[in-house]
Amino acid sequence: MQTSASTMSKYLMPPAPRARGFAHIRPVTFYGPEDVIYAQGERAGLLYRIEYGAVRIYRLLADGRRQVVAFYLTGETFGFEVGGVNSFYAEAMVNTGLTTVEYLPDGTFGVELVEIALKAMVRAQEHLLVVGRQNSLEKVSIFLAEILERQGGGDVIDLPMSRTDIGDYLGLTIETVSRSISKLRDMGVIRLRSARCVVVLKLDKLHQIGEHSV
Amino acid sequence: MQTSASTMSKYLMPPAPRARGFAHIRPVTFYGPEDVIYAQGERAGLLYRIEYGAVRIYRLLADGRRQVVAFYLTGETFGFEVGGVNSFYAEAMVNTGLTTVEYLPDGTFGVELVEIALKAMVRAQEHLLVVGRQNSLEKVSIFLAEILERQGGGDVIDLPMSRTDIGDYLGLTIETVSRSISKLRDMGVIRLRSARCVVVLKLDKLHQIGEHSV
DNA sequence: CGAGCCGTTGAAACTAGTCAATTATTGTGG
DNA sequence: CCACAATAATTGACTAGTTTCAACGGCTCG
Repeated sequence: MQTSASTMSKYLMPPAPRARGFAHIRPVTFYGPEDVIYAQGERAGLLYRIEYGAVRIYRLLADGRRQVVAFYLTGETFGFEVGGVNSFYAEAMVNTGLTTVEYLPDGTFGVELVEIALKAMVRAQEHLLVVGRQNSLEKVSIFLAEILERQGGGDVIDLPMSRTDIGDYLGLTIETVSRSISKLRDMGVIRLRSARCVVVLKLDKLHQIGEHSV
Repeated sequence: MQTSASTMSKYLMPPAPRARGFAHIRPVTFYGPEDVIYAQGERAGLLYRIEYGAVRIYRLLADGRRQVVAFYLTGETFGFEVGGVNSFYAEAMVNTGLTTVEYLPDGTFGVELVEIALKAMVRAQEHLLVVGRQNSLEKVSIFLAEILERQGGGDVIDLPMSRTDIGDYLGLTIETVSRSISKLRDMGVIRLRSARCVVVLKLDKLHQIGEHSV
């Protein structure tokens, strides 16, 4: 299901540096904001490469709470699920184009798959460190620094996710996320071009705040 | 380094059902409480099977805080580290006997290794869900239920780890861990034979408290 | 232009952390 | 084997930080 192209952001334009060359080999599938890519319990067997856009991976808890375990951005690959069945939901957060690679049928564990799995595990461990720490300002700082780095390392962060997504990812409420961002702004560390667009003014300070982890 | 045999608990006696048969193939190495099995930054390449005892896997943060990412108990296998270098410390928490399997030299990813890696990843994801939740009572309840199940599912839990270990694992202080355990006791859910020995009186209630996750 | 969602901000309630004191357990040496 | 020292765990009082509840502002879309 596609959505209207009214959300004017960089996520609309497919830059996809590597996608051009392989477009005829792996057709790009489009997803609009909130579109489900796969659901918890479904059979797994595909890897997805994000040509442009952003995806959230999450799990629903019995009481309605949601734990977002990962975000994936342009150029990244996701979809590695254990046991052949998805443990999580994957949803596009903005207009997103994906290419897929099948990996289950032959049952072999290719080098690529192992690498994806390893990277996912490292991410999970890093994430654990972030979620496990106390301070909300630390969490948000680390989160912003990470997204900045994964988006190319300029000084502008384009957040494809809502405050709710960030909260469910960091184990905070949207209010606390919002307050932390406001505090970073008041401290002069960042500037808000809009709610979803953050300009990093003092990168060293941002790192410093989150610099408890090794 | 061995320690004195003064700690009277079930961790002293090597039952090791599978160990007897393979003792001549894989010699058992002994570790006493607090002994380091491997350190962060060391070259990795071994899998360890716990014949008897218990091990904690953790990471040190720059400010001295410690994040315990996993516990491993009798019969379980650990040591899967990415990139050929350990990202974590592994230490015995009680008298522990280990057998080792080499996996790096040939560079292949055997079925066994993949399974260990997958299990580790699932654990990491589950752990993330626990640490990400708010309530301390929930965390401790889930923790106790998990250890109970991994120890065979009777109604007695033998905790090989200290309150500090539990706190660093769940993202809580030792005081909060202690208070949560006391509260579970006051609620009649558990009984404390000693600080390290918990009798589960109402398993359904224990699950119920932690039963927010799917 | 109005509805609705998202995000921000404020105040109160509550949970977990911190500091401190007490009790229990373990280990050591006489 | 007991006494003492050291460590681990519990408990209490207080503080700090986060959640909750609520109201408001702003942006988007029909």
